[in-house]
Amino acid sequence: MHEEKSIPTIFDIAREAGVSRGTVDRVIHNRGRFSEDTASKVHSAIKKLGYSVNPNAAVLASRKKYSIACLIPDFKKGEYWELIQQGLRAGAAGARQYNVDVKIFPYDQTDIESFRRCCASILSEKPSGILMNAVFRDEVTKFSKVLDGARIPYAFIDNKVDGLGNFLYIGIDPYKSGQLGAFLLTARKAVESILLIRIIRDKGNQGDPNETRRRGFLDYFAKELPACTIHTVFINPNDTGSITAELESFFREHPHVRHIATTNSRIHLIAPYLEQHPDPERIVVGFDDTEKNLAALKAGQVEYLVTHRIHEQARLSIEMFADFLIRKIEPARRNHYVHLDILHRMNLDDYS
Amino acid sequence: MHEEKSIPTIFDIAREAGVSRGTVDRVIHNRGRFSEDTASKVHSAIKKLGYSVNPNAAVLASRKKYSIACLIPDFKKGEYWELIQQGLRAGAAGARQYNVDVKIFPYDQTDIESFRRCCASILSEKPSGILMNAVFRDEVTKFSKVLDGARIPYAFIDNKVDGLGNFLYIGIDPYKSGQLGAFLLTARKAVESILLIRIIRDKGNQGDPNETRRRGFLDYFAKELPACTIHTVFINPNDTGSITAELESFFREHPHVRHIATTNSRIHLIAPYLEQHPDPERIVVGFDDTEKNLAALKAGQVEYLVTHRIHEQARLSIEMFADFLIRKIEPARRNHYVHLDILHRMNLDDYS
DNA sequence: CTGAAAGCGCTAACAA
DNA sequence: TTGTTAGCGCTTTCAG
Repeated sequence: MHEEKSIPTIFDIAREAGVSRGTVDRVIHNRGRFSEDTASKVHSAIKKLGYSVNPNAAVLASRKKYSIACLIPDFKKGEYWELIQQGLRAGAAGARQYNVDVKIFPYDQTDIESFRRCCASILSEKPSGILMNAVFRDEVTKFSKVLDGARIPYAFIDNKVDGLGNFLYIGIDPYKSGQLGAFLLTARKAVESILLIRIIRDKGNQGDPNETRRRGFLDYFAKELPACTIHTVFINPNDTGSITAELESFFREHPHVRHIATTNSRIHLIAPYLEQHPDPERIVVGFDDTEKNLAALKAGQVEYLVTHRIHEQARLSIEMFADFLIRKIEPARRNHYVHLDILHRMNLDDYS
Repeated sequence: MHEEKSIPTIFDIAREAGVSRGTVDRVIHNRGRFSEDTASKVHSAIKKLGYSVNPNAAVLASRKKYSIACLIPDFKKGEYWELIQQGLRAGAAGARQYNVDVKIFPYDQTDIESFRRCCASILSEKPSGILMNAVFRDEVTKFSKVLDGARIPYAFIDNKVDGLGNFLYIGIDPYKSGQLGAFLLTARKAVESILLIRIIRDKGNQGDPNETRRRGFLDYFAKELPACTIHTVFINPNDTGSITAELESFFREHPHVRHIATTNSRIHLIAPYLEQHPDPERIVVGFDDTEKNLAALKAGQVEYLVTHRIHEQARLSIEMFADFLIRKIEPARRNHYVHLDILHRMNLDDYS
């Protein structure tokens, strides 16, 4: 016969437990300065009345400031990390309401010194937390030790170093993405040979940032299509003119290869060649929905793009970090693997 | 040389414009009872100081209540509409913070009278808005006229009747989903014949709720594979025992048909047959990631599932409706078509 | 048409 | 260890 199930407030809890509001606040947020006895009284009152804090009031009353420093690669327009940055900004806009400030520290992916400088300047700002990626693995590992010591929480986005003290990784499972790309390229057909496009930068022993993905890709062939020949062509992204020539020379020698893929995010680099040499039987698979890749997908030069909600992943990482900071809510999973989207020109229109 | 860009409050605007906070509030929210003159003073102060209302404080102070009535089909566990309901509940949890109450009115999809009863009881509760789907098209059209008259805003989720006064439709583009299903089934191969599974209920002239999707599916074949024969088998979902027999009889006659699809959400109904008659060459395509469909996908009986973030779509519909009610924010697009996901056992693990 | 003032539910400083 | 109290920024009466 309750007329109104009006939402209980902290005041109701205080009365039910026979203490003051201040005390209730302390036990709820575990701020210390209360006895075990009152704590249990408060907790049972909370349970009885089905209370939960009103986040609007909590935020309004709290003047505590938080800050998240984002240590991520700098980029040129249209590159992968631009999408991440946009997502981080969207997250920042949301987090702002909760007194959390998000600041981006971009470093040069090709310059380890610039990474070190960023680490130092972040440290000097004493942020509440740090979101970063792990291109420079050794450097990142070192930095993580410093953060562990300083008790500054940190999370990884997009890629990580296993075994560190991060409370969250958010990104794809790169190995699986490689496997999926390999599947889409061949789709259960007995393909005899494929061409894998690689970036010349990754040729030496410097290590390829997409090494795990490539391993997934190659393992799929080793297991499912062991007879398939895998050709490799290295291209130079900084000399686009040479790419077409490179490919023309390859295909003169191997005219029967009709399945092409790359395991980095730059399949668009070969779009000009594909456009000049159309072949309705060809299948091309790439990764990540950057602007130029999408254009190649739409134009029909690329058949499938394996990607994920890059923007959303970045936005979510800020949201989860803010929750962790403010409400001490640990992420449900420490490794938050995001879903891999299969993009084709038939399901492209409403992807954003 | 500003030390702190501390966020301006309504108080700052009041002072800048030389009026009281109450007046500022009235002009911001257009609640009337102010002169043109003060309004312009306030507006320029807002612009000058870069003010925007603090939503936390606004919600906290406002005691206005809103309610959204959801008029959607009832369901059995594991069915499509269960996912929608769960999403609506998630949205409700979020909206609760903004004083908006979400109430679900389930009706029986097979009983038009139950739909009418729901409409009546919704009307008697005078909700702030109504979210519904459009299984009974004529009935929905009639209801919409009543709502137009009563000035109660309404939105459609999952399917709609075009030309009504709804401010939002959120859901897939069914025609495109059919086309995508057809593409995945054949994947550019010259398939000679396929089997389309249909529900016996939809056989007569009662109209199939997935008619548009089926049209997209069939149009794809008409255009891309005009030589392909399309066989149809009607099955009875309420008599699962008969399904296997039905299919066995079909395949005795047509042993070469290896491509099977349905355009409704019940591809799982044929999973038992597929399991008993394995064929590594077979390709099966269905729609919607209900529990049972996912199981069939995982088990390898189904190759692709065309689906979308059903839960998220429902959650978002509540969020957008709440924004419309509280902040009078019109959705960016009146037809909010959601992305079509391609699900395969290779990208299944992190989809949720 | 406008201003003053009492809250909304919670936090945090201060007193006890 | 606990209670009291002054706000947080905004909405909403209620007088003028």
